[in-house]
Amino acid sequence: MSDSSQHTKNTQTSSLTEVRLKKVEELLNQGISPYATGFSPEINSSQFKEDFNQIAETDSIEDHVKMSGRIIAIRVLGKAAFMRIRDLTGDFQIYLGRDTIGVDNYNVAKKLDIGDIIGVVGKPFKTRTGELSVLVEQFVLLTKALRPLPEKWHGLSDVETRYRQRYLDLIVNQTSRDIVVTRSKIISYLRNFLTDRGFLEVETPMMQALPGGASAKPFETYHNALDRSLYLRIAPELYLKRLLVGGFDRVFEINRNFRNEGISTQHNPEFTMLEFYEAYKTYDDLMYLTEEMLSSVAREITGGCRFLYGKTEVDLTPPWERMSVREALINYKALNENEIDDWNAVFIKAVEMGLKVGKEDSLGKLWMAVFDEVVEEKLWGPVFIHKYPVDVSPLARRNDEDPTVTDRFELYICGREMANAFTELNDPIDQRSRFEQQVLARNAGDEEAHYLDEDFLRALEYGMPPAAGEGLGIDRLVMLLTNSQSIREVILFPHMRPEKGLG
RNA sequence: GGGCCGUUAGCUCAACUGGUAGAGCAACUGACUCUUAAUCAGUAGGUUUGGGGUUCGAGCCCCCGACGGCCCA
Repeated sequence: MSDSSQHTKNTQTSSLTEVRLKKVEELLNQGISPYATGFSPEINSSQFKEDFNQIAETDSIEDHVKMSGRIIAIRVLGKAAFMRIRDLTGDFQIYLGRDTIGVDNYNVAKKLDIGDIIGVVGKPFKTRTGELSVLVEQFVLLTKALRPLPEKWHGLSDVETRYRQRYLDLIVNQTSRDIVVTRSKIISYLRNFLTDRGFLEVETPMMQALPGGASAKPFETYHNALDRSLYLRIAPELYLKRLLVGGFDRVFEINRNFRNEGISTQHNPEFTMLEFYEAYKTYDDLMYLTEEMLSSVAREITGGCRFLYGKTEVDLTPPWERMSVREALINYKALNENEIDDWNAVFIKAVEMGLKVGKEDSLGKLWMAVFDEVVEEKLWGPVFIHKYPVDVSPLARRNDEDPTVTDRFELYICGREMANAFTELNDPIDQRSRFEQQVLARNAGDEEAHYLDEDFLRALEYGMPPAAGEGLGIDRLVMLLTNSQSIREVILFPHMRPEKGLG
């Protein structure tokens, strides 16, 4: 139908594509498939170099190699041609000589375009300039590219196109491919780190009837058969704690959370979180565990504990600094000792800073507003900020000495919150009253206040062992270890507004 | 949500104060059997993000919208 061809044209009407479609037709007329199958390479680019880089220019090698990849450059010199081929592990060069492959095949080869994927069989040899190459004896076109690749020298640099057409970004930009690989290594390192210590990986609901475990606005969706609203989870916390009740003393989950808030270089609506819980431990134990986990993953990925983020060095060598919220507020001159416990004084200060605070806000909430404004960005860290006010920590255990604060810390690195952890509140009576406070806050207009989760309370009433739990933002960790300034660099397909002309 | 900046050929970028929209690469035709940003000769390629306005005349000035980037909340 004209409808579908119309749609294709909308994405790009280009004479370059027309030319390539014509080549496809010509190949088909010669009985050559532009999308052949059944060719399986036996060696990749990096292995090829490892195995044959020692050969001398004059050597006559009898080995044959079978390789494949995407053509990224073509240099035709009359009756011979060089092509640069890219596979996952790198680039290699092939040489096509008319004398070697025959006139007919050579004419087919001349129809190849940059962007096509081909398979080759041939002998390793060294060119006069000493580059290890494949002297092609047979080749097969595996995939014809209908669209041209970006320019060979400047490549693709437009950020919008890089994110929208990530496949293209990955073909062209080595850095983008590196980040994908590094991210995967980081996640599997963390997974092994935890499973080696007896943690069990689990999966808990992404769709929840009651969104809980964090202060955030959820996405809402709808289940037709049940005729009811469901929410995409904002955190797995309350389910992972149910597993502690169920007897699993060490559990973790690496999965997506969804928060319905603004998009920025630090925030994507869906992001990946590691949450782990360990029974019979405290938040203090988790500080040591976190130091070990992050310093060792940094060593694994960057080769050491010291590396650059932006232009400034970060040093993750343990031990890390520890400072209470109260100390941080005073040390960074956000509030002084005389005013810090005086609600009126703190309120006035917050208003003077232009912060969005209300008369109904608790002292703890005011503290954190001031903290976020003044202190957070200065915490290059790594530093554990601990003892958060109880009213902003509805799921954390109260501190034994000071019941107005909790046994909780957040880890700051490079001015950003990297992890949030606490000794879990397992007293069902205290938990119920904390939830009730949250309900009051919600009724007073706080859209991010927690809901009261009756089943979670019932679980606690059966008894949850004393435990500590932590959430660690994977995207931010990957940003740190890949020196990326935007979260969109470390998420393969970051959220974008719809592109016009693409339906 | 607010402010600033940007969007020009497939890609990377030019276009002075408003006066016929250009280059490199990619593509096409031809030459060339060791190139590697190959080279040489030639050709073609544009709804300047969309819409409206001002003007004899708009890529450029004004208004509205789309998308993106940066900063702020």
